[in-house]
Amino acid sequence: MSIQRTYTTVIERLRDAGLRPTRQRKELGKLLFDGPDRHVTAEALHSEAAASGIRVSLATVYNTLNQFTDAGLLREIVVDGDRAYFDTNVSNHHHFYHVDSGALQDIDGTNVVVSNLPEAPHGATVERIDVVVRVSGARQ
Amino acid sequence: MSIQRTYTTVIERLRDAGLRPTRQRKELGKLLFDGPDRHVTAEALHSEAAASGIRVSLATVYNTLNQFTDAGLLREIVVDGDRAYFDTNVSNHHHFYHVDSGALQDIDGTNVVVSNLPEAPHGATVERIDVVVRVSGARQ
DNA sequence: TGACTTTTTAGAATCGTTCTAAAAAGTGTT
DNA sequence: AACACTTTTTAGAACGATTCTAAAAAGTCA
Repeated sequence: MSIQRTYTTVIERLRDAGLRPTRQRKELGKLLFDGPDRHVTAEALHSEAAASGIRVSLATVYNTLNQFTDAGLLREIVVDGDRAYFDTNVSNHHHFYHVDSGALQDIDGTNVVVSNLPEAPHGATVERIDVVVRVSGARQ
Repeated sequence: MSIQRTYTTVIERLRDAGLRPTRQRKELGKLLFDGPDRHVTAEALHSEAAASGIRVSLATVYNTLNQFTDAGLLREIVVDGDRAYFDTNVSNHHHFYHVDSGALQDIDGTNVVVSNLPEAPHGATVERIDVVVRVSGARQ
């Protein structure tokens, strides 16, 4: 029952995004969107899927993460050149980045204000302002 | 004369950083630190060196950029998972990032304030706060 | 079900970056 | 200047995250 309901929700999300609800997209979507917000890498999601008994190739995990991002279901975070992080929280927010562990932690963006920024270069449109607070020395 | 003076400056910088003033480090240092602040990638600096008649391998360019960064002579900027950018401006500042062209532009950091950030996670030390304003649609 | 389009997949390819281990260069001492 | 010693440079291999390829599988719709 609850599985059915959840699945329906994911299917709707996919349909709204113009993505066919394939088995892989539904199952990965369920992992990603069922439960609290999270940050994943492609490898981590692939391992998690495998551990949950979901059969999906790494290429499909990459494709799916990119498609979800293009559709606005995920947001890509750049904090480290080594790997791409995807965030299920697509609302206005920023991040703590633990440089030692690679862990990310959300900072709610509703109260954060970046003031005294100069105007955007002539002709340019601001797409997004990312604030990354790099911290070290704490676990998680 | 002026060349000699410049070289001396680079040599001092290298010595202060605990780096032996090898031919490659002096020449790359001259390209990087002579003149206004700039943003480079390893490939771009390697090409520029070649164009200036400087014989240096790509591996050495990478090594040198990393050593300069560790020594505080450069700062690494993460805006894009595809390549690493190095900034000769190591003072407090932020960036406009032109997503179309990959170009970076400095934003002086003396007036920029990020307010209402939550406290750093318990036990963590803030290393740095990076603000990246992603813009599109303008050339430059 | 059939006809058609999209998606998935394994494995190859790509590309920025790092590693390796051997040659070259820098340093301090005689 | 030559020596002994350490560090650096180098070409090319290796690496790792990500994308590409083109063939098989699955989804869609009449």
